Amino acid sequence: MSDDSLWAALADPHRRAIVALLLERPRPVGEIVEACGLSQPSTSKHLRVLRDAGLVRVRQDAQRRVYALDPAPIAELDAWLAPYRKLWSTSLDALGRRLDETVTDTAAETAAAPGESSDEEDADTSTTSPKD
Amino acid sequence: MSDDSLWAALADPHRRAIVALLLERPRPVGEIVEACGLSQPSTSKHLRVLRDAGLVRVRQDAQRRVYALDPAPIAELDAWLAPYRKLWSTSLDALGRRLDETVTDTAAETAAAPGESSDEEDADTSTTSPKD
DNA sequence: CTCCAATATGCCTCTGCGGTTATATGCCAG
DNA sequence: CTGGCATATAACCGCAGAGGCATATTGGAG
Repeated sequence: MSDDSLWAALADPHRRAIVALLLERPRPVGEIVEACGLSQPSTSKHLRVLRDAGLVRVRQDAQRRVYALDPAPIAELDAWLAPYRKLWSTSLDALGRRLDETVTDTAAETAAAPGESSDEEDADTSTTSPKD
Repeated sequence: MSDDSLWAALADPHRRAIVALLLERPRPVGEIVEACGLSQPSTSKHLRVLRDAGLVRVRQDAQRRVYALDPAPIAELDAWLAPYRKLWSTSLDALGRRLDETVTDTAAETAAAPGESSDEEDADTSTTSPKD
């Protein structure tokens, strides 16, 4: 499935930033404008795209419009990458070893020890937080 | 980190189709061209984008170039939506109640609301909040 | 060496997206 | 009713991206 509008909406880094903002708590537009440093109309357009993709919902509070995150589409994303998840659970270590061997940027003597590196501190693929 | 090129690469439905194709098994370019119904140069450009995003790698076999999927960036995606995953897995009902309270554009069927007005969202910073 | 097959790359066009400025709409206060 | 605030929309511009055609490049066959 993987709705095209969902991917298109999340393709923009500003919109991902907005989604990350709304992950913490619902916010009115003015707060979002101030946070992502864009002009108000531009932010409003981004919010419209997110709304059309179903990623956010609006609650009208007087003149303010409070946007809140709707996790359902992101669950769709999760469902999309479900088939891929088994890939890195099975063969990621072997492949990661190859990649780690390829990179070897400023490592001291990591390459000298074949297959006994028990605690590697890089482990970058898990500590990522949705921040732009 | 949520690399922009990764999202940009997956934003295109053709490229997602290619990724899905390579999920089954590695394939040479000709096969991908035939599968996604585009011209060969266009497909080659898409493959270049996927390559630059690190999503695929190439193995040269005579004149053929066999493309294979690299699951690591998709793992990055998984890490990105990790903070959101708890939204629909743990507090789905509570959040759903809040969403039910929100007024959407199509306020057709959500007319009858029982008497309750104390609306003050509780900030849940207990999660791994993606700081700005 | 020459030819062919497979793929990548260079132009060109065109559509769409993101941004800005100006304006419309809606809601509350006075 | 009128003014002001908060937000959405419209009109417009610039640019990046996606598609096609023609061509360069590379590796193998004869």
